[in-house]
Amino acid sequence: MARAKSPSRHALVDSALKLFWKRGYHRVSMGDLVRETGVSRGSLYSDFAGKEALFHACLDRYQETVVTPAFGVVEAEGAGLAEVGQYLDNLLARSAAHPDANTGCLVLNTLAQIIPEESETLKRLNAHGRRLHKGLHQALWQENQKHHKLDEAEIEALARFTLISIQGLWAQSRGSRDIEALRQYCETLLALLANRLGTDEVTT
Amino acid sequence: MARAKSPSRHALVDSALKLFWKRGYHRVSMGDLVRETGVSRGSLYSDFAGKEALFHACLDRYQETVVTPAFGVVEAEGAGLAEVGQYLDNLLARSAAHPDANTGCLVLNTLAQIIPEESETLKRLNAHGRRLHKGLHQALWQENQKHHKLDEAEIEALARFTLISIQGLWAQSRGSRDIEALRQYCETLLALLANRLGTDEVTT
DNA sequence: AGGCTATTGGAACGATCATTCCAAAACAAG
DNA sequence: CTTGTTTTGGAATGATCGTTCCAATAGCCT
Repeated sequence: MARAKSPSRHALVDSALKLFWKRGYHRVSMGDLVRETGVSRGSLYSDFAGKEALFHACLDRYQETVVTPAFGVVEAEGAGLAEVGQYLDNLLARSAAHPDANTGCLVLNTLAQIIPEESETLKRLNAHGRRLHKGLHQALWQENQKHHKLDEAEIEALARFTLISIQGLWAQSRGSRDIEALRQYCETLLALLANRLGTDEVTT
Repeated sequence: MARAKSPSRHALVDSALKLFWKRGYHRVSMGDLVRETGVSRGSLYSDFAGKEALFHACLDRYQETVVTPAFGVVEAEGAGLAEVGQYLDNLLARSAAHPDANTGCLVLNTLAQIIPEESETLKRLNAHGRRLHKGLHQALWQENQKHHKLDEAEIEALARFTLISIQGLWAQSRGSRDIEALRQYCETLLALLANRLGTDEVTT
């Protein structure tokens, strides 16, 4: 029978996630993880096969604790452009809350430094992309029901565009401390989408 | 009098650039650089203060040999939306030419794994962002001269939006092998910009 | 040719890395 | 308390890292 771990497994992964997110996979050592999580070296290696396995657990946990709370509104039944706006607001709020040391998106940060050989990691990053695309597609489709200005192919293209575009926002949010620029971007994106879908005003 | 180096300094930096671009700063060792550039360890350290200095030289060279050839059309006098389209086509051609092992944009890859302490590197990344923004701003302003649909503030916002959006494209181009999706994104972006500026058709 | 300078390849160094291992400590159950 | 199991902290390992150093080599000039 396994004994309860001092910090629960979730808390452990959360600490590791925070480190990986802020500094990137290669800049986090097992020593850092031991210090930050408060879990001994031995226990870390008995719970996870190694550094990479722990990182994969972090990527999975990231989906639960970061993506779902922020993107869930878009994935919800009946969500439309307004909910996409909520998601963007959430993203902006996150940047505003940490004016220094922005972290961007763990998935995108990882994507920028991945090599094709790391297929297990890549699999998770691709799943993230598919998740966002699916949610955006559904929201845009829902919004399009109001005026039926676009056909299915156009919705698909617009969803893809929105996804890639928002990825740029995440990338930008890592380097820049200029929240106002990010906010301006969000407004422009929403206005463009609304215009294309025939919705005059988007209220978040 | 300095003797001519076996591979010229430019060729040396080009080789290093290729490595850094493909694998990322942290995954390239000095041993890799010695092997790939064909320059001895001793010479590398006599030409550059260290790994980071060499990387900075690569970032600078990247501007000359990659950004300028691709983005120059947008920065040229009188460039408009059509030239932005040319830049995007160039980007797509690059992705199509290397269907496997995409490299994305060296600057964005670096941005995704940077920490605030590396100010010298950060300075170069920010300069890159300002360069793209300035070029895009001018091109959009030029295009806006045709119909004067937008005021200065709107042009500024649209330039910022375009910049961030294109950064998303670069990020996406690293992980994805789906050229068609990238192409679709470019068409959508151009169509949205044209629509906002009052230009009906964009011919590249 | 010889003399001078620049470059080379590689050994050596100290630091740090991921991983393994294990005796001691902490705990649960009897 | 005693026994049995789990967790701990840290030492040990072998690999690799960035960097330094230097005798041997190669090229240039007179």
